[in-house]
Amino acid sequence: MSPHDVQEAVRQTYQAYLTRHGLKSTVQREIIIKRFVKSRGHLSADELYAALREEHPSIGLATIYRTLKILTEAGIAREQRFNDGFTRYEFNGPDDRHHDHLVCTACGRVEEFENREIERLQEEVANIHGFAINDHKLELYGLCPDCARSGRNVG
Amino acid sequence: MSPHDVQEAVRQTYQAYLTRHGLKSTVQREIIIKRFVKSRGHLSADELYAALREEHPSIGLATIYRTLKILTEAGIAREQRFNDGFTRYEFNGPDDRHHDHLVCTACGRVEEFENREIERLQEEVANIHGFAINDHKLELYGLCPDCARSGRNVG
DNA sequence: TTCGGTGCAAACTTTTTGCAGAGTA
DNA sequence: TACTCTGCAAAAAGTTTGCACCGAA
Repeated sequence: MSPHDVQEAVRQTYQAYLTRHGLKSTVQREIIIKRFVKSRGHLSADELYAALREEHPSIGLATIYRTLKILTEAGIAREQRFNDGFTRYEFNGPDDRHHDHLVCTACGRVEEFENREIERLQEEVANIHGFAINDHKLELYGLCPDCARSGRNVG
Repeated sequence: MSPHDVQEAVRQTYQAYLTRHGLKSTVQREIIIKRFVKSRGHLSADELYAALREEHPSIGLATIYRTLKILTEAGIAREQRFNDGFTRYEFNGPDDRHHDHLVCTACGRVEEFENREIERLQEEVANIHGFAINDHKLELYGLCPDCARSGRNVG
């Protein structure tokens, strides 16, 4: 899927969600969403706020939180809480599948990975315990190649 | 290891930590630790505070936080952040090995499990990405057998 | 014209910290 | 006696909410 197709698919999902819930489209939401989709990283509300502040200083932090909540409910974003205290929002594109995370404890870099075999074993564990799983979280913390090489160990 | 032996081992680790860091033993700390070790669950500071309030209403929440921090640094407790917003402290006994968690999204029950094969695959993933892992977190969220049976789905 | 949205500031929640008095070694 | 510890209340830090005005449909 091309970046343009992704933008378009997101727009459709978003519009459908608004209509279905009697909500309205606004310029602030458009700006926030475009920026969020563009930076496909793992942003916190505050980071997104900072990223927009220069070009759009009038957009408030509260609006960012409210918009991210809408995106999460519409399935366009996913909330992630790593061990650094605040919530990050990850872009959940139309063709994205579930994945887990490698988190660098020195520079904060986050990499995604997918491993079917681990997921299968998780199912197995859940079955043994009689749990009906509907979500999971797997995070590996350590030093990324760059930080390991340069001997860094703090953020 | 019998419960008594566990208490004794914890006491030794704790005392050694205090001595090594020039800290002092106090009655409040004794009370908090005893209660914490007894309830081997996954307690938040506030839950521990509530549990002690009846018998020891004068112990402040700040002291609980401070004591849990000491226990964590001494290796007797481990901080766990699930998806419910606050930090839980898990007892890390002298003979406990690493384990992961099954969390019921309805009643909050937490079960522990251990799976060597999953851990091996995690190492493999980390190697492929060039990360040097020193910690990880795996949580499976869903309904525990009781809640699944009774059709509950909220906490 | 009607509601929902926005920015701001205040409120909230969980955790930390400053302080003056109390307790331990 | 010399520090550390305690409880309290205030402060932090991240997130949510109330309100009066603004703007989309």
